[in-house]
Amino acid sequence: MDRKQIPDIVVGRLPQYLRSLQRMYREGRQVTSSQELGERLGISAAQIRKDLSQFGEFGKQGTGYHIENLIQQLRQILHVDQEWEVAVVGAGDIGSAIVRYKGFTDRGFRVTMIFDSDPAKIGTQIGTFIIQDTNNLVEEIQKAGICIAMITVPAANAQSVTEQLIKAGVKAILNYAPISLNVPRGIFIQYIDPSLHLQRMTYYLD
Amino acid sequence: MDRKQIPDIVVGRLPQYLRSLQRMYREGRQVTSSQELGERLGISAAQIRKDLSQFGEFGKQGTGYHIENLIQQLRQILHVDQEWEVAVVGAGDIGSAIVRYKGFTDRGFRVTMIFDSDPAKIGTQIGTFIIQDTNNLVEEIQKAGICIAMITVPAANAQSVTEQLIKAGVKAILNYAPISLNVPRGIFIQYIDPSLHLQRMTYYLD
DNA sequence: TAGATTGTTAATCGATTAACAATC
DNA sequence: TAGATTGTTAATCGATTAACAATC
Repeated sequence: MDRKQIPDIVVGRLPQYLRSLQRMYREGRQVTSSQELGERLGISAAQIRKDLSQFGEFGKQGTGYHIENLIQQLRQILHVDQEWEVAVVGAGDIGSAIVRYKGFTDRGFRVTMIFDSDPAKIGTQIGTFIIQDTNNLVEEIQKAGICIAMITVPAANAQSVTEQLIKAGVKAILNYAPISLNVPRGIFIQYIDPSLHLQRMTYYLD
Repeated sequence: MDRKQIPDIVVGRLPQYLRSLQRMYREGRQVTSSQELGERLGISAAQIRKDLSQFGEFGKQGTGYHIENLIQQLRQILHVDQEWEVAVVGAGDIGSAIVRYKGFTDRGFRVTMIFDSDPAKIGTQIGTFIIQDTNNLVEEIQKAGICIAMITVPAANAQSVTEQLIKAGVKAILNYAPISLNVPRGIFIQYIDPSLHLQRMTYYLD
């Protein structure tokens, strides 16, 4: 029993901290405080200090946190001190946009494969990628040893794609299909559904 | 003090319930239970009953919930028993994909405007939409009375776009730019940043 | 030194779960 | 009636905040 159990809600805030710190770093800043970081993110300073203290003592009393150092620490903690290869399943508008997306650079990810089941798309190119047949998904992902995938197929196909991905050894899935997926323990899922996000706000509108 | 204060975390689950119920409805189902819904979503049955009971008594002992009725109730609660017009700012890959996205249908939203600041894009078409000049954003959004916008511009421009949107009367923003936005009270924001979602999972991978 | 800010503890606050009477 | 499932209460569990000694 070495590793302390970190609440998932804490883990969820770390990438936000990292993103803000990387921004500060690009702005040429050297040092920040829990208070400043908290103001940028809308999170209390106490919360940030408590979250970070779960992993070590990264700050200095009277001074705050050295930005470059804290970035390195967080990258290690989140395992993005490496570049993960990512497979995209579904070469529609969203899948294509993801393949072209520049925002994974320096954040730990690189899309390296895209699949579709439409014969009209298979073999054609998106940027520098050739769209591969979903029928070869398990084999290709396994061969490449890829652990992370994004699903951008229609809702009706998402569960079966998920099962194939798991068979191929994928452990983490970011799902853009508007449906809840069923996965065994040990497989991690995150969801992006813009309608869901919007509905969460319309509750407060009239 | 009439309206009970509902925790935001509860509000956040309602759209998930709605989405699952709409799926069941399309599958031809008439009735469900908190237990079944919970299994589909990975949420405890007690939680679902408690959440729903904040808004009324929608179920029947021994039977469960009438799906069609509960859908209507949730649509009213979330204010998606209407269709909200949505403006998109940024006509890059993501903005274009959103404009073409079919997934807003029956969920309460319809994209009706798209803006960009690139002279090469302004005036050209995406599907049936003509890309408008961001310089006219405030005027056009105000004129149309639009309350909801999505931001898909580069991070460097996102804060200034946000300020223009607020000036135009927008109250709810879904932000795809990988940056925390500063907004006054009364403006609602949701974030979509795939890197953030992925980093939340890589913590658990090794 | 004086001022600032951390890491941490204890107190508070809020969310989830278990359990069950009510009732369809 | 017997079985199932709700709505709700009380108990448990977990997360956030306030406060402050330590110390740079």
